[in-house]
Amino acid sequence: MLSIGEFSKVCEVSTKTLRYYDEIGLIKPDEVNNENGYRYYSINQLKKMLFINRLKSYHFSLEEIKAILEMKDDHSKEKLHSVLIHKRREIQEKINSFEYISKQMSDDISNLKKGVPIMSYLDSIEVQLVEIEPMNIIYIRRMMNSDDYAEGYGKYFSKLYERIISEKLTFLGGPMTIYHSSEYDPTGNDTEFAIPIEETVKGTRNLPGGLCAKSILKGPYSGLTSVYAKLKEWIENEGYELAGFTYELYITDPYQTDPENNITEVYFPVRKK
Amino acid sequence: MLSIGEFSKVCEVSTKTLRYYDEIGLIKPDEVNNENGYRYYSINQLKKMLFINRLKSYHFSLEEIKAILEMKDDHSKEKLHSVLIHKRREIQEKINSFEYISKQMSDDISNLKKGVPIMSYLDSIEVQLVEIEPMNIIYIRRMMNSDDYAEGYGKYFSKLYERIISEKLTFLGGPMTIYHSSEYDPTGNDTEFAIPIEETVKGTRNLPGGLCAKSILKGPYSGLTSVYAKLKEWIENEGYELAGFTYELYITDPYQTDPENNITEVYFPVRKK
DNA sequence: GTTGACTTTGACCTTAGGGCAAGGTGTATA
DNA sequence: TATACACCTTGCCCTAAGGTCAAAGTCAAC
Repeated sequence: MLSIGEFSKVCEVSTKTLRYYDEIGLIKPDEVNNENGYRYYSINQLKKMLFINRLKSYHFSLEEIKAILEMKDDHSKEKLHSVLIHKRREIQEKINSFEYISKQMSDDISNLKKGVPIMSYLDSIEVQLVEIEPMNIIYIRRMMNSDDYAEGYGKYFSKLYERIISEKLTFLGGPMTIYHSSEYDPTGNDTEFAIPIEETVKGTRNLPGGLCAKSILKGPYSGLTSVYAKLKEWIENEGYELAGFTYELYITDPYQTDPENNITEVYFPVRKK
Repeated sequence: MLSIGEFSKVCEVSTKTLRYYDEIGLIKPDEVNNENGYRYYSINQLKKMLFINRLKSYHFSLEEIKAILEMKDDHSKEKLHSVLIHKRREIQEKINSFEYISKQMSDDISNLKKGVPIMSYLDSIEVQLVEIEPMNIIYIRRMMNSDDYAEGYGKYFSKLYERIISEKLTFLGGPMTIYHSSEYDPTGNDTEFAIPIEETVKGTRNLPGGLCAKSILKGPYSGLTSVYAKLKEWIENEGYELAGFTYELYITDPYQTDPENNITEVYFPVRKK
């Protein structure tokens, strides 16, 4: 039997951590002296602790590790295998995202070297004032969180296209999303997926027309926030105010287009103050 | 002026986050109505908020972001440039570490597919009982935390080698580290860097010999914990007990050797119980 | 005047432990 | 045997970056 200090040293885990793992039931000492409460770990527990360390190094959370340790023996090998594969995919996604970040930083760094301020691209976003005709749209409205976005985009627009085709409707424009939330909520925003069509059937509504401030974004959707900010700024500066829900028109199909060449139009309905 | 909800929507930041940023002084609303406490943000603050978002996407902490925002204009561009370069290096290190993890997971996954249990490598670590002669060692003793290890290794052994050469001492063996801490502490462990030499001069001491349990590790240092566990297990099972401080002998030079081919000997001084 | 939408503060929760304090225990040495 | 000192215990508060309620105040529209 090893005292908590000895066990700590052999496993390279602090005693505080061992007490914490005891508390959350991840690994409990094989024996606890019930006079003084001293914890004693058995030699057999070394292997378990090393296994925990390995899973930790793979960025499993303690909760996930606990679930892995509690797996029944019948299918534990297959489950461990699939859980490892899944985690490896997560790690790979992190690598991809970090690589993207690194690339973006390199762009900023080279701009900075040329003397171009980092946020100056904002000044080159152009805004026009346009008059939009009212439209009849077929729609699906959902709470969408930013993670589900890519998935939802495909899912809901496919549904709409399916309806258009199966009911032989006539579409008059590309897909669009209309934003109804009054503030940004990371857990979900009230989003309407819509396509303008000719016929008035169930699940369609009128989208009022009118004056709009409009900007065109060329590039990945991550640039949308900047376009929103620019439009808001323009509206204030020119003495307009918001008069409806903002919406986006997807000119290119993101599944067929390289992110760098994506084209998105952003509309803010406005009126003179 | 924009209410917190409008500002939230334009910047895609939750109102809770905006209140938190106000609290920590990262970005305070341009105007606060002092009757009802309502926060109002100006259009000019949009750019600042977008800049904060960008820095967040680069994994700067809010504290770092605050420091960047507070930089004086005189050298802000150069400083921003250097701080970006530094962060990019950090990101690159994360990518490297994730790639290493991914490779290790792939090893485990392929072992599992072959039916080999993940921790079974432990069973193939061999332990021998050896008699060690006392040694005279020249040493430096420090509290070392595991992050500084690689650096400390180079630094302290170079110091010792310099002394050996400048004082024309005779060395009798490779570099070693002796571990004096009684438990593992992530903030630092009492570590002695030593080299056996012939002469008894200032800064040398006697390292007592005697019976030792010994294992040889082939591969990266991350495998040491397993070797420690195995040695501890062996000692218990064979009816011995620890009789001194454990130490490691570095047979290969990690700066000249591929991690996979590193050889390290681990010694646990023991006596019969 | 009344909804309903919007805003305020405040208290508690999250991960994976670290730090510190007060007090109990084990053992080696004088 | 007394004592020093290393070791162990529990308990409380702290971290970063907000999220999740709740209770209460406020605004604009009808």
